This record gives sequence, C-alpha cells and structure tokens, in this order.
Amino acid sequence: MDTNPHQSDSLHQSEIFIGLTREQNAALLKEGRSITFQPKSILFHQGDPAKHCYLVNQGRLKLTKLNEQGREVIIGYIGAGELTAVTALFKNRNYLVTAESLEETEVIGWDKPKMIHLIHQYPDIAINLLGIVLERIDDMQHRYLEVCTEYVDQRIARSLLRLMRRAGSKTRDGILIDIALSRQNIADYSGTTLYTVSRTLSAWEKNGWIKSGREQIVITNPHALVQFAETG
Amino acid sequence: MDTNPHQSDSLHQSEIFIGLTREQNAALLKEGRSITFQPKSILFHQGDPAKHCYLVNQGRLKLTKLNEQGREVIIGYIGAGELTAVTALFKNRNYLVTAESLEETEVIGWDKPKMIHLIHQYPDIAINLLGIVLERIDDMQHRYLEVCTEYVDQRIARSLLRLMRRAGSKTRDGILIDIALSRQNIADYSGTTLYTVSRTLSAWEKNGWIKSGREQIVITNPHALVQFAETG
DNA sequence: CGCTCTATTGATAAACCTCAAATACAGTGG
DNA sequence: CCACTGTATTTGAGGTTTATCAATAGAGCG
Repeated sequence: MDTNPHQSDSLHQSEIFIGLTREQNAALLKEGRSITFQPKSILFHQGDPAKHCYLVNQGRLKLTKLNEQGREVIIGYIGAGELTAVTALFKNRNYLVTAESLEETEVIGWDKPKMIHLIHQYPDIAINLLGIVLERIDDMQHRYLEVCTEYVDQRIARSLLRLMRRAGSKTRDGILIDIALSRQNIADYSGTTLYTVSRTLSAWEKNGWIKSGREQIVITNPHALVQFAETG
Repeated sequence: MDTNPHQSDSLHQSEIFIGLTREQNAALLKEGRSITFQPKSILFHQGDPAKHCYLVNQGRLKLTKLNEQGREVIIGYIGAGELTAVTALFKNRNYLVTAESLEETEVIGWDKPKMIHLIHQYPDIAINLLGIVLERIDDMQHRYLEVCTEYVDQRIARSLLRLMRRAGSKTRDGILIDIALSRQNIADYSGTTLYTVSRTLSAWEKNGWIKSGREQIVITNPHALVQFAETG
C-alpha cells in the first residue's frame, strides 16, 4: 500500500469519510490496499469469491449483471469517491456483479476483518457505509419502478439524464456525458435493445434535444428530456 | 447466542439482533416504540416526512412505489423480524415507498437520534443493519435484471417462487403462499398486467403446476416452476 | 338474493424486438 | 494522405410479445 501522505481531493469528497476526524480518516486509509487497473480490466467477476470492497480513487467502473442466457444489464457507473462490493464484506456469499474499468482506474480495497475492526473502533464509518448503501437501494428501487411502468423511450430519457447528472460536463453545445457510451451500453442501462436506442436518439437529434456521435452523447436540451421522461 | 426470556420468538430471529449480548439487545428494544396497526392501514406513505425505521414483530407489510401516472409496483412483502424504512434514519429526505399492513401488524419503531446513539454504543447493530440493507439491494438488483431480460411468464414464475420461499406453508396439495394475493398484486410484483397473470396462471393450472383460487395460490409443482423460470 | 370485488377469456392493437443490409466512423499501416 | 479493417450506427420490414379493451363469469358477504 502506498500510504499516500497527500491524499487526492476525490477521496476527501467520498461519502465514506463524512464526519470522520483526521485520525479516523488516516486509519481507514492505512488499512486499505491501493490497486491500479488498466482500462477494460475486470476488477471482479460475477460469481467470483469476492472478499473486498473497493473505493474508486481515480477512474471509472461499469457495474453489470449477466443472466443465464448471457444477456447483460448495467447496474450503474461509478467514479471517484464511490464504493462498490460492500456486499462482499458483510455477506458470506459471492457478489453477483461484475466490475470493469473503463479507464485507468485506481481503487482502495478493504477486506472483511479490517473493515469490521475499523467499524468497532469508529462506528461513524458504519453510518457512512449505511448512507452509501441506502442511496444505492433508492436508486435501484426507482429504476425498478421505471422499467416496470414506463415506455422504453421514457426510460432512455431517464438513463441519459441520470448519466448526465453523474458524469456530465458543460461544453459549448450542451452537457456532454463523460463516459464512452455505445448504443448497446445505453440499451443495457435502460433495459432495451441497441436498435430501439438508435431510433430514439435519431428522433431526439431531429428535435434538437441531443447531439450524438460514436459512443458520445451531448444533451443540448435537458429540459425537454426531463419533460419527456415525466410525461412520455 | 444470548437469549432474552421475555422477548418473542419472531424478534429473536431478526437479523438486527445477531451477535448482540443480552444487554445490547435489551437496550435496542428499550429505545424502540411499539405500535400496532389494523389490517389495511398505511404505516407510512410515499413522500411522507418519515423519521422512523420499523421492525415488524407480528403481521405482514406490503411495500409499494407509485409512479407519476399512478401505476403501482410492489417492492416486496415483509414479515416478522424484518425491517423497513432504514433510509428514513440515515438520509435527510423522504422515503419514497408506501407501507401497508395486510393483517393486524405490530411494529417497533426507532427514530434517528436514538438509533445513531445506539450504534455508537454498540457498533454491531450497524453491521447487522448493513447486512439487512445489502440483502435488499441484492434482491432488487436481481429483480431488475429479471425484469429487463426475461419474458413475462418467467418473471411471474420467479415472483411466485420468491413469495413461496418467504411466505410458503406446506399443505396437503402443495405449498400455499400465505398472503392474500390478487392477480393484480402478482402483476404489480412482476411488472405486468392482471390479464397476463390470469392467462398465465390458467395455463399453469392446466399443467398441474399450481392450484389457484380467489386471492390464493398453491404451488403444487415447484420444480416445474423453477425449471420454467430458468429456461423459459 | 343482490351487491361488489375478483377473475377469465377473446379480440384487437400497440409497443418493441429481431433480423438483415447498408452506411458511417476511427484507427492503422502502407 | 489514402485505402483497409473492424466496430458502431442507422434504417427498413416483419414478427412476437404483451397490453388494452370489453364482456362475462364467479366468489364472498350482508
């Protein structure tokens, strides 16, 4: 582990450190192990005997699930300051999610005994963990509602808006989603097919709501998209 | 494990008490407030300013979400020993779920300051809470995968099996799901319509896989259902 | 027995997927 | 700079799944 004396801003902002003293903060970092992954590597695979949870320090991860027939669903994208695989720490079973790095990605990993020990020392860590995990539940429950009750194009709109909020950066034309997103990716994130995504984006491009290129989306009229997502 | 002679069995089994000493157990119960609800009452409604989490002691709750158009989705059914609305404790925002009692239901409620205080005293409580909440995430993520990738009748099969595992009781004919379940309920739990559920159940009744009555399901051939859920 | 709520079933239509084929794009090496 | 290759994207035609609508039948309850 590189006990990094000048820790990066992204880590400071992470929800897991909220309200901790400098001392607690340092203890948490000291117990973790830093690992760096090249782009498109698999951090852990669905079904692997996972024993660590990971905090992203730099880079971005795609979290997916596969069903028996090999069809993929994207659970989410996470970036600096976000956690994944908390399940692996508190459940004696495999975490049925796959994590893949999109860019060069540095994570800090903690194993179960260390995290349990830390929590006993500093219970606020557990409270922060609960906050993070509960956020994930709310998101998942809401997306579940959407996929059960809304039309495909509404869901695509919500997907783009969600990704925009997580990874949007302002440009001259509008808000660029800062993740390489193929039509297939958007489909996997929205529960549909790449063909339907392509048709839908084409229509929105005609409306002037978005500009899209190869694996790239710029949202030029977020308000129209929000409107559409809510009313259909 | 330590046992409290005065505490009911359902509470003993609850995951929130795992590994706690008798003293910790008692403290947890002392800080909670017991409330009893008549059948079909609303414990809390989506959007209410919720400030408590609830542990079911006796009875059963239906947890639902509504979208803007009023379409309902059933997030889950929970019974004795299970928790809900943990979000209300750790997030300063409303819990966007509705909880309705199906029978006469007794719950124990904790508010935020009390629970935070308890966790600081006994960090194991937080670890147990994490376990409970993570379980819910896994379930939700898996159902999300299903609703995105599987056919309606597969999802209905999985719904029945899931409910069977949570609330099944053996009878002469097979395994009875011990919840009053209308076709509409099954539809809301599976992300489809009552008509499709009705057709599907009729077909399975012809196959001899289930027996169904008014708001009642008996699974006579679980193995066939499992097989069907996995292969389609 | 009449009332209300639930369930069944057929006909129809809408939403969406699948397949196929063509086109656009980015990177590579000549 | 350009052709080449592999991927990503677009678009049309056709089919499947599933929702919707409408009408009827059944179950429980006072």
